[in-house]
Amino acid sequence: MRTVPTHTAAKLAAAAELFADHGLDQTKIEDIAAATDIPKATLYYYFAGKEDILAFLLHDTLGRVADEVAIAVQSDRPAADRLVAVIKAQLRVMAERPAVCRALVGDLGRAGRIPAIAAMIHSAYYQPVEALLLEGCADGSLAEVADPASVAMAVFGAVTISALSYLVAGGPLDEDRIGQAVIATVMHGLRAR
Amino acid sequence: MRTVPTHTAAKLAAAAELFADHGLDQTKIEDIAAATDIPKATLYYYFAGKEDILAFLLHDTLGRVADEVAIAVQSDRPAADRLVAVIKAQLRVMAERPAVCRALVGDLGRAGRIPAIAAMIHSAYYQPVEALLLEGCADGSLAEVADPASVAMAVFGAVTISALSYLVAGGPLDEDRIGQAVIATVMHGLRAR
Amino acid sequence: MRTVPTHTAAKLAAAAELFADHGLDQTKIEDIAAATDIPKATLYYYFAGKEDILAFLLHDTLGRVADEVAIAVQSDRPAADRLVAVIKAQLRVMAERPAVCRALVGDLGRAGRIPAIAAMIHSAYYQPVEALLLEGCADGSLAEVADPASVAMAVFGAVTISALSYLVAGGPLDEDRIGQAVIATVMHGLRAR
Amino acid sequence: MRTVPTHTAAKLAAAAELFADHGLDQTKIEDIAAATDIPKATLYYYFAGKEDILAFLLHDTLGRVADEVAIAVQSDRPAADRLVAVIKAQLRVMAERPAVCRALVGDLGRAGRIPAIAAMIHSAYYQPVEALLLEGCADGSLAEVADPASVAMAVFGAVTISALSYLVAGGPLDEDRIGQAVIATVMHGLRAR
DNA sequence: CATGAATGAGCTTTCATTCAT
DNA sequence: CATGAATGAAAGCTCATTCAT
Repeated sequence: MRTVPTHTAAKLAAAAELFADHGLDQTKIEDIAAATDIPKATLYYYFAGKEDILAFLLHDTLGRVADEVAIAVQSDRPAADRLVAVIKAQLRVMAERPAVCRALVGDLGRAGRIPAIAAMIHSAYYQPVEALLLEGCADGSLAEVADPASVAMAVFGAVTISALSYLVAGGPLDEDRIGQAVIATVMHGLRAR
Repeated sequence: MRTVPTHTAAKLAAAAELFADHGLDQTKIEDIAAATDIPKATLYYYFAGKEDILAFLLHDTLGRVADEVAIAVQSDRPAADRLVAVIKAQLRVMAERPAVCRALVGDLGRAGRIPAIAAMIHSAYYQPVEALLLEGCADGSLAEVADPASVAMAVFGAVTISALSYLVAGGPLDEDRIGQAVIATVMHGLRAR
Repeated sequence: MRTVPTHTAAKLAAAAELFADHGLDQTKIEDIAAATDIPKATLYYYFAGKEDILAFLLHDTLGRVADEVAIAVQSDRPAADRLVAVIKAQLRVMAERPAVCRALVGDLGRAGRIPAIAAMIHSAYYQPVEALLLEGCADGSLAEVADPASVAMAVFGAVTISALSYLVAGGPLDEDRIGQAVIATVMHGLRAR
Repeated sequence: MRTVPTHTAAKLAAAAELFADHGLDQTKIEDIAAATDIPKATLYYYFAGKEDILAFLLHDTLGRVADEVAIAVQSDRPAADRLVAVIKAQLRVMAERPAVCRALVGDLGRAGRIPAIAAMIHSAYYQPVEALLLEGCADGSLAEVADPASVAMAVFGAVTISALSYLVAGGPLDEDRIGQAVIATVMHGLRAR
C-alpha cells in the first residue's frame, strides 16, 4: 500500500457508508469509485483491493478509539472511574463515526481475520482494559476477577452489541441511554443488593 | 423452499463450517455442493440460494437456543438464578454447535438483515431476558433497571463476543471459564464492594 | 479440462484462424467466443483458458502429424525413401491445416513451454525421425550421422521454417516446390559432386 | 524513437531475458522498468512502446548477424566453404547473444510482422545466402538448385530450429555439435553415397 | 424427483499510456 | 531532460442460476 495523499484519504470517508450499508462483499469497487469520486484504477494504485480500503478506514477509526481509551485510562482517578470513562469513550467514538463502526461490527468476523485489525482491537482496547482491571484490584476500586482477559471481552461485547443494535436500526446512537444500561450492568451488576 | 429430506438436512451441517470460515459471500454454492456432496442443482431444487441455506442452518440452531432459554426461564427459581441459567444455556449451545454460531456472529450484520433471523433472535433471546429482568425486580432477586431492552442486549453482547473470541481463535469453547467471567461481570458487577 | 463434445470441438476449428492471425496473446477470449459462436462462459466450462484452447487445437493436429509420420515410417521401403515420405507428410498436414500450423509456428516458443505440446512434437516427430536415421544406417540407404537427435531437429527446422514463410505470407502452401527444395537440401546436400 | 543514450542502451540488454522468457505480450513495461532499472516513463520517453524496445534489441543483434554473415560471404574462398562459414557465423552470434536470439525465435511469427525486422532478416541472411548459392553454381563448389530462395530458408530453418531447441532447454549452445549436425545435413546430405 | 450441462451478467484486476513538474 | 503520479480502457474469469432430461 502506497502512502495515501490526505486529499485522497479525505474522499475515502464516503466509502464507509457503503461498507456499513452493504458489507464488504456487496460493496463493488465501482461503487466506491463513484461514491468517493476516485477513479477505480487510482484506488488500485493506492490499495491492494477493497479489503485493503476497509482496513485503512478501520485503522483510522481504531486509532481514534485507542487515543480516547488511552486518555480515559491515563487519568489518576480510581480505576473504576476510569473504566466507566473507557466505556463512554468507546460509545463517543461510535457515535462520532457511526458508518465506520457499523462497517466494523458488520464485518467483525471478517475484520477479525485481517491481522492488522485484530491486533489493533487488542492493543487499543483489550490490553488497556485488562491493565485497568488489575489496577482496580490494587487501588481497591474494582473487585478482583479471576480472568481479566475474558472480562475485558465481555465488557467490549456489552458495549459493542448494544451500540450495534441502535446503529443497524438506523437511528442515531443514544450514548447516554446505552451508557447507563451498560454501566449499570457491568459496573454494579444485575443482582439485587 | 421445499421440504428438505432429513437425509439432505444432515449433510448440510458440513456447510456451516464453510459459512463460518469464509462468510456468506465468500462461500460459493459450488463449495457447498462439494462439502455436502449434494449436487449444485439439487441445492437449488430445495433452496432459493445460499442465503436460504444459511437461514435454514441458523433457524435450526436458533431453535435450539430458544428451547434452552425457554427451559432456563421457566423454572420456578428466583429470576437471578434463571438469568444465570440463560447465560449458561447460550454458552452450552454455542459450545455444542460452534460452526453455526461462528457463522451467525460472523455475519451478524448480514443476518440482522434476514428478517426471519432477526425475529428469531428477538423472540428466542431478547424477549425472554427482558421478561426475566422485570420478574427479577418483582421477586427481589434482581436490581431494578431503567432500560431492560438495552440491558438484555448488553448481556447478549457480553456472552456472544466473549464466546466468539474463543471460537474464531479456533480453540474449543471453555464454557466454564467464559461463564464465570461473564456471570461475575454482569451479575455481580465489576465495582468493589 | 472436461471432455469436449464433438459438436463443440467442430466449432473450435474457427479459432485456429484467430490464433494464427493474431497470436495467442492478441486473441481475446471474446473473439474466440464470437468466431466459434460458443459463449465465453461455455468456453471456460470446458477449458482452463485460451492457452488450453490452443493446446486442444494443436493436440488434434499434432495427432494428425503423428499418424501421417507413423504411416510414412512404417513402410518396408528403404529408410531414405521413408525419410522423404516423412518430409512430404509434414508438408501435407501443414497444407491441410494451414491455420493451426501457422498458430503452432507463430507461437513455437510459447508452445514449447506447454509441456504436453512439447512432448507431442517429440514423440510425433523427433523420435520417429531419429529411429529412421539409425535404420537408414543399418539398411545402407542413409549416411551415418554422429548426432541423430540434432539432425532430426535440423530436418524439422528446414521443413517448418520454409513452410512457415509461405504460410505467413498468406499464400497457399506449394507442397511440391518446398518439398523439392528441402529434399534436395537435406537428402542430397548442397555441395557439388 | 529518440536517440537512446549508450548508458541507457546498455541497461536494456537485461530486457532481452524477459522477452525471451515470457514473450512480447507477457512482458509488462513494468517488468522491463524493474529489470533495467529505467523508470517506466523514461522508457516511454525514448521508445514508442515495448514492441519498439524489442525491435531495438533485435535490430542490434541482427546487425551483428549481418556483419558476421557479410564477412563470411566476402572471402575469396569457394562458395561452399563460405556457406559453411555463414552457418557457423549464425551459430556464433546465437551463442553470443542467447537471450536476444531466444526472443527473436520465440516471437518469430510476431517479429515477422514488424516490417523493419522482417526486412533485416531478409537482407542480413536470405539475400546473401541466395547470392552464395548462385555463386557456388558458378564456381562449381555447390550443386545447382532449382529454387535458391526456398533453399536459403531451409538452411536458415535447419540452423535456427536446432539452435532454438538448445536455447529453450536452457543449456548453453554447443556450437560445434549443432554445427557439425547441420553442416553434415545440408552440405553433404543424409543419403548414403 | 434429481441433476449434468450450459450460460448471462458483471466484477476485479491489470496495464499501457499520459502529463505536470 | 527525466519521471512520479494518475487513469482510461479493456479483458479474463467467476458464479449464481436455469432447464432439458
